[in-house]
Amino acid sequence: MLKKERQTYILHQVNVHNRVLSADLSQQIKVSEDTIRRDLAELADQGKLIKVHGGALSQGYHLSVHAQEVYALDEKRSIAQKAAKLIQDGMFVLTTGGTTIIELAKALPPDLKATFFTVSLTAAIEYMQHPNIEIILIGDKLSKNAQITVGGEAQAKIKQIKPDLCFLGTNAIDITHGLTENDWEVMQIKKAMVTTAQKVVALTIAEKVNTAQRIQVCDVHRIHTLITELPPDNPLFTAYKDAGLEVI
Amino acid sequence: MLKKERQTYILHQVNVHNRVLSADLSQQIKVSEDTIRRDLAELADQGKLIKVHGGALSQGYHLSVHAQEVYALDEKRSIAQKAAKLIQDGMFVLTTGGTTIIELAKALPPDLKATFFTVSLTAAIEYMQHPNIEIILIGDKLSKNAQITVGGEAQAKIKQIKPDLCFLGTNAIDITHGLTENDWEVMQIKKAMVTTAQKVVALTIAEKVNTAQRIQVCDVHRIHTLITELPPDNPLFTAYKDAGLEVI
DNA sequence: GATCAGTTTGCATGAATTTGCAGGTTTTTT
DNA sequence: AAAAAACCTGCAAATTCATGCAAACTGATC
Repeated sequence: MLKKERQTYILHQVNVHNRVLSADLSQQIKVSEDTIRRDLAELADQGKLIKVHGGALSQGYHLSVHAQEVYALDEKRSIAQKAAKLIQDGMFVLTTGGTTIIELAKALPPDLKATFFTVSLTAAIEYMQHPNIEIILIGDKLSKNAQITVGGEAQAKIKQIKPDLCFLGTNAIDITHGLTENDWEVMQIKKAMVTTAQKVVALTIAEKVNTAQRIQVCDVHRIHTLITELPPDNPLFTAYKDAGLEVI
Repeated sequence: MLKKERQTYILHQVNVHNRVLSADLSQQIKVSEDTIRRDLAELADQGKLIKVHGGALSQGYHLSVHAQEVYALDEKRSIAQKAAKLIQDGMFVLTTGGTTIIELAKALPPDLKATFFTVSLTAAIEYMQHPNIEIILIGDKLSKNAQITVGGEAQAKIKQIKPDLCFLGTNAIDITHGLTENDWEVMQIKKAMVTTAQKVVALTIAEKVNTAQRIQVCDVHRIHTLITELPPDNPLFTAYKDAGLEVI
């Protein structure tokens, strides 16, 4: 087999499988690993793949360049747009924290007059930018992990409110396990919110749909509306629609 | 699985779920926890996530206060240094907001173990940077001007606390008018704090000494300690010392 | 067909990486 | 204060890599 032939084969393999091992290629093509290594080095020089210890990865694999910024920002903006439409003047809105909720805060129309209740510092700061929104911060112990207030006082306060809408930044949702979290205190707060709200709206990127964490917040039936960045007719949601959820 | 592959998987997990546990990852990827730890350490070095005991947190989720230009920063830092010395392990400390208080938060020794109560969002965020400090955020309506929570609920909550120390970021102080403010709601909060605290410490730059605003918070006699950037033997303070205040 | 410069390949050697494990230390939880 | 969990350090085994070198191959020229 010619060198050029071999290299196009390797490139093909990389593009199809996203990754190759030097040892595998060596066996497949029946040349020494040294030769494979030299080929990979050459192709890497030409920028056609990325050489790593033990093999190579396809170019497109390295997509997490801007890890500094919010993950899946575009998706979250799109979710925020849909969610913002649900809020009407005069409403009482209860929200958790999280980056999706922050995007919602940014997406609120500037003339909206409403009252927002929140346990999240970051969300509160974002709401403060809006001239016509009244903010009630729910106080209690501050969780350093979640950056929201947690604890019995906060739960009690939440239950005193009867909000029209409750937006949950969602960590994981699954038809059998329902809405799940990875932090006990956060779960308690969200549970209190779900209990007291007239209408519960879960916001999540599609990637988190059908994933589960360790601690259950509530059953899927307690959620009225599910918002993701995908169009609502996506087959991913049929099970949720069957369970009676509105998908936007 | 290649090392790089594993790391992108980890990064992906972190970005999707905001937080991961080393033990979970170890099971999912089927490598030793040591390897996971090493990966997390590397990714943390690259600034792609934040390593914590037991796992890692996503970068984008962590907020930082982008410090705008603070007036008289050096003076405030010097005040903060003196104030920090008053706080001992195990104390309950109540604070207002304001730039001087923020400097105090930054000046706290990292091994200090104490509980801080605050009405200020920015102060709370700053306290969160400290590993050993428990934070209780006092909730209620959020004042957009003062960036603190105000209102009856907050006042009631403050009066339930019996803090050892209360630090007041001070707007104006004068021997005849006492401690004064220019915002009615803020005055009410500070008044509540002065009423309930064992010991009231007023922090102010010397420039504000012997100035007055429109609304009185309390008389000078209610203040136990006055801290400015000047040495305590400065003649500016003789009247205050005569009134029984400790000047530092 | 023989020759020769240039290229390619495989192999040997030692260096470097990666990984899991044993131990002792630190941190967290109970 | 004790127990559990997580961490760090150093180490050894396995794997992968870099380098130099000689053999094999290529293809043009004599």
